[in-house]
Amino acid sequence: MDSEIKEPIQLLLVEDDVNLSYLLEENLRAKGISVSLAKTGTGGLELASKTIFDICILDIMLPEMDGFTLAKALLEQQPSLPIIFLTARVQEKDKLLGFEIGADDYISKPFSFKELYYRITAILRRVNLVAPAHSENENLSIGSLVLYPAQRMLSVNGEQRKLSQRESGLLQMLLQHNGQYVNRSEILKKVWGNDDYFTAKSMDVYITRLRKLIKDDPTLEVENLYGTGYRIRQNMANI
Amino acid sequence: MDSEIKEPIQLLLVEDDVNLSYLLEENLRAKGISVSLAKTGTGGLELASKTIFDICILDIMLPEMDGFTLAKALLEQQPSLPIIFLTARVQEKDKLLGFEIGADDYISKPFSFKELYYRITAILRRVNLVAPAHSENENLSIGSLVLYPAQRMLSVNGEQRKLSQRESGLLQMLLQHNGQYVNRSEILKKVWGNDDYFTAKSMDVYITRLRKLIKDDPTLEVENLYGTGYRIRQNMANI
DNA sequence: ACGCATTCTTTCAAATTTCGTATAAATATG
DNA sequence: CATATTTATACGAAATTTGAAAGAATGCGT
Repeated sequence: MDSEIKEPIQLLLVEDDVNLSYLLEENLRAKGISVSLAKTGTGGLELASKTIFDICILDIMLPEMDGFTLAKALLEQQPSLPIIFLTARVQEKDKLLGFEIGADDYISKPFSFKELYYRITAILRRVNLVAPAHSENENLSIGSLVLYPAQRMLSVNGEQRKLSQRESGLLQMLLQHNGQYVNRSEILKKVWGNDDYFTAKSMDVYITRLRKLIKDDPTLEVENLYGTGYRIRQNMANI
Repeated sequence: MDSEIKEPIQLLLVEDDVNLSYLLEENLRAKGISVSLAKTGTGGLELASKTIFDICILDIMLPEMDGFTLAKALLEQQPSLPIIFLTARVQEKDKLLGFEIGADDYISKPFSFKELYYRITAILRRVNLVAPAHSENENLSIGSLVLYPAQRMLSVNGEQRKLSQRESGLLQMLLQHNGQYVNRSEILKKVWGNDDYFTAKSMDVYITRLRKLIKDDPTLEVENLYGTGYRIRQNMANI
């Protein structure tokens, strides 16, 4: 049953049963999965606000915040985060609720670790298959702007410039979202790798810089949505 | 429980129990999924050689060719075809074998159709054929008013305006309730996150503001039910 | 019908949070 | 070491949210 896990998978485990969580942690680690453990719902949310996880396993009955509520909150932060509920609750109603929220799987205790592991890999297989949808280095464009992420090269109105990693990463992220707003914290986690006050300040600086970079094309603008994030779009009204 | 299926899904169902297959077929069709049915393993393989399926549901005990063998053959033809085993076999050994072959899910009978459907959509979501669970950001409208929650953009009579988080949240909540009264405390808990005297006062202010925002369309009104809450509705008598 | 308590409406002025930009310091890179 | 990149700090500006106050409407008991 050995598997094809490519990169170190970041897994969030929220489980208050110490014995179970210890067991899972050990077994998952043995499979090369890096586990972050929280014992309470709020603890799990806290962890997820700082790190991007590839998948999470949630108990339902948890101190402070139940697993359903936690799942909703997590999905708000990361809409495509895969979620597995792992719980003693076997009622059909609970199971359906779990799926309704957007879970990928719902496993009732007791279960075998092997099965859990298979279910995890089944989900990750699909996620990885789909992820390359915007293949990491696909060239992106809007208006007269073209970004070549592989070369970290930016072209605006024919003028070319090399970008730094952060500049390129930030712009790429905005472009990948096709004019939709992107959360500040999503950007921070993806481009900077972590989300705290100081990194956020740093990002502000890069937004300013990005605006300077694109101002050769007056139809382009980086728009802020107060308290949420940014988007890049073409606005013909600007000319 | 409606998830938004993007395109007509082609599903292959291989099941020799006529009653069950009929039931499934009916229910899946009702969900907008197009079902191709085979009663034997070889029959299923035959169908798959003629059509590209988005997903398949396989029984294990089948005439002519068992489900495991069929699954392997199908995967050889279409390596990324999602597979769900649906079977009376509950033995751990069988389940693990199913996953080993590369199944996405393994459901033991008896099961509810709802659960099956959720599990199907969970998989299709990862394959990008179904919109993310809870398009929390579905656009909402009433009269000439349209709210675009993702952009926090409000359009009334063609006039567009950006809304603040509270403004948008409040309006969204009222709109989601379709003209029904919503409890003050429900709104407070959902939009403000807590429900105390001062937050309530704050909400009053936002109700006032909301009324100003919508008054370009004289048919719209935010109505209060004393001691209970608010609703938004269209009232033609207002003109 | 009247008074009284509660709830609602509205306005306006703080207070708070978030954002934008400049500049300096630190760190990485060749 | 020189240069490019990134992070830190500072401060003003803008947007949002809250607080406070005063008047209006509603429900309720008498």
